[in-house]
Amino acid sequence: MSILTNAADVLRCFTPQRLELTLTDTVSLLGAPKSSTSRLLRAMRDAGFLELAPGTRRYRPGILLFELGQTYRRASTLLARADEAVGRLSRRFGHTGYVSVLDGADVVGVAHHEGSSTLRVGTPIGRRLAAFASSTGRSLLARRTDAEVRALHPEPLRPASPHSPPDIAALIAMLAEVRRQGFATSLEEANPGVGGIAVAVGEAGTGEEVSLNLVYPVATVSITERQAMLNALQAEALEIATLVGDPWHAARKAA
Amino acid sequence: MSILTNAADVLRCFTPQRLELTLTDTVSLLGAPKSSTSRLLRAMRDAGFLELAPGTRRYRPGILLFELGQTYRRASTLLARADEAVGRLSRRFGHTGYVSVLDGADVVGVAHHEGSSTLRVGTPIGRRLAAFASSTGRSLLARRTDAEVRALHPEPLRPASPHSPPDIAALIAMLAEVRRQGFATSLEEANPGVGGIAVAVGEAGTGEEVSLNLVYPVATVSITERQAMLNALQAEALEIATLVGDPWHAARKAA
DNA sequence: CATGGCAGTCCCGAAAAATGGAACCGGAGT
DNA sequence: ACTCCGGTTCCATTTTTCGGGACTGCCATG
Repeated sequence: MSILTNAADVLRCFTPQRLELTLTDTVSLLGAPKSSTSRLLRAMRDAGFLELAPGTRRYRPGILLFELGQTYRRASTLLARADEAVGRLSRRFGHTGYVSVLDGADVVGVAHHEGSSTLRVGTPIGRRLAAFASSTGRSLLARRTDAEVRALHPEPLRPASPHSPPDIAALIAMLAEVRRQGFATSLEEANPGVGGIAVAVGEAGTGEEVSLNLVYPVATVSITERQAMLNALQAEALEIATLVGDPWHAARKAA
Repeated sequence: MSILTNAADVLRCFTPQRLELTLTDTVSLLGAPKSSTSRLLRAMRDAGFLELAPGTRRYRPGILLFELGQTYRRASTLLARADEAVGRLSRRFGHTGYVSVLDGADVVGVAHHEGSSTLRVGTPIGRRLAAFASSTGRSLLARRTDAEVRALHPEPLRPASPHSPPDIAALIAMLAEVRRQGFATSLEEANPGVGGIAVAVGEAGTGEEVSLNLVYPVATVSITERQAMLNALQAEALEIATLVGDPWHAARKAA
């Protein structure tokens, strides 16, 4: 219960839908006393975590946090490689690509490359998505044991779409398939009309894991194009995997 | 002296050159006692500000900070517009473009669009640059009064390049020129061989200000191309300026 | 022009957390 | 086995934080 956790709680109130916070917003979101919250917000501002949107009394993240966000991205060579690879894939196929990481039971995109095709699909990065309900997420979950997956997901699942696994058993079955195939797919789950394919890669030494992911409009992409994307995605992932010594891919190759 | 300022101090230790921090790094950088720092880092980790690079004892920014960095970018419509505009310019001319904001006496890039031309120049975003020694920075400084500029810059200036203003008087003179012309330029300042042109835009209601900035390799860009870039940049900036009601541009137009 | 919310800040004693010196731990190097 | 070295834990003391309530300034309303 250090003030740090309170500060973090405040920061977690910011979402892509709620870019700025007023004192009363924060109070009602957190249920904390007004006076404490007022002081907390001011302290956070003094420290540089927040800034006041000029001319208003609304707080928003400070530039310090922006800079650190950049640092986060650069801190990992695995991420950098994945970013590179997805950029190549995105340019080659004209579809949007993401790099995502698992955080608890969510995936959050940490990099994205917008497709060039007229039909662009996808969601901005920094957005959180239930891991079990997306190809990216499942490609990462497949690297956990079933027990870990169960621990992460309190029943009942709240599937966002009819194409998502309706319960844990279905999820576990899907993950088994992902492990067998080496990639994960989705069809109109997070976004209607959008399909996704994803391959996860992990670093041997660090245990760090990211997922490479391409999304495309199902209506205009042929089976053969999809297959080409899948092949390219797997190739890129495999290259990174061998480079960083991913034991998971190594095991697959041996089998 | 709240723990928040200490935490912020720790976070400020991260730079593009120092992506991860060990306990002893932090201790020597901050000069704080070991035990306090150890606890602080752990508390920050528990709160989600930091994470341990898996398998090591090195701390790095947590994903929470990454998400907030994204929020920062989206919190401002001015920023969003500028980002759009610079994206257009970058695609059109094939050179790299930035959107930057002033923070104290520094500018920090908050968005960038990499050029498509074979000669790509520029520095990654999230990087801090002395405002007085770049076109972006000067385009923003020109919107301050001379007194404010002086207050921001303790003599003597430490010019990074022979093309930067050597002292405050020279800077003030350059800023006067920027105000007269409505744009700022640089030639081989922050990066050798690259030139930059920048126009700042501010929002009436909020007082928020950003700078749009294009950089290009001086060796391969003709006078006429540069002029075209400048025209386009000014046109984009002016459009945004009228949209958000920038009094500064309004005054220029009236004159 | 009073009046009543509404948003935010200030004050204070009680309670909890931070502080930092020193002791402690475990591993790598000798 | 010894001893740095990086890091953690302990504990008494000092410093913040907490949160209820009073207080201020600001509309909008009667």
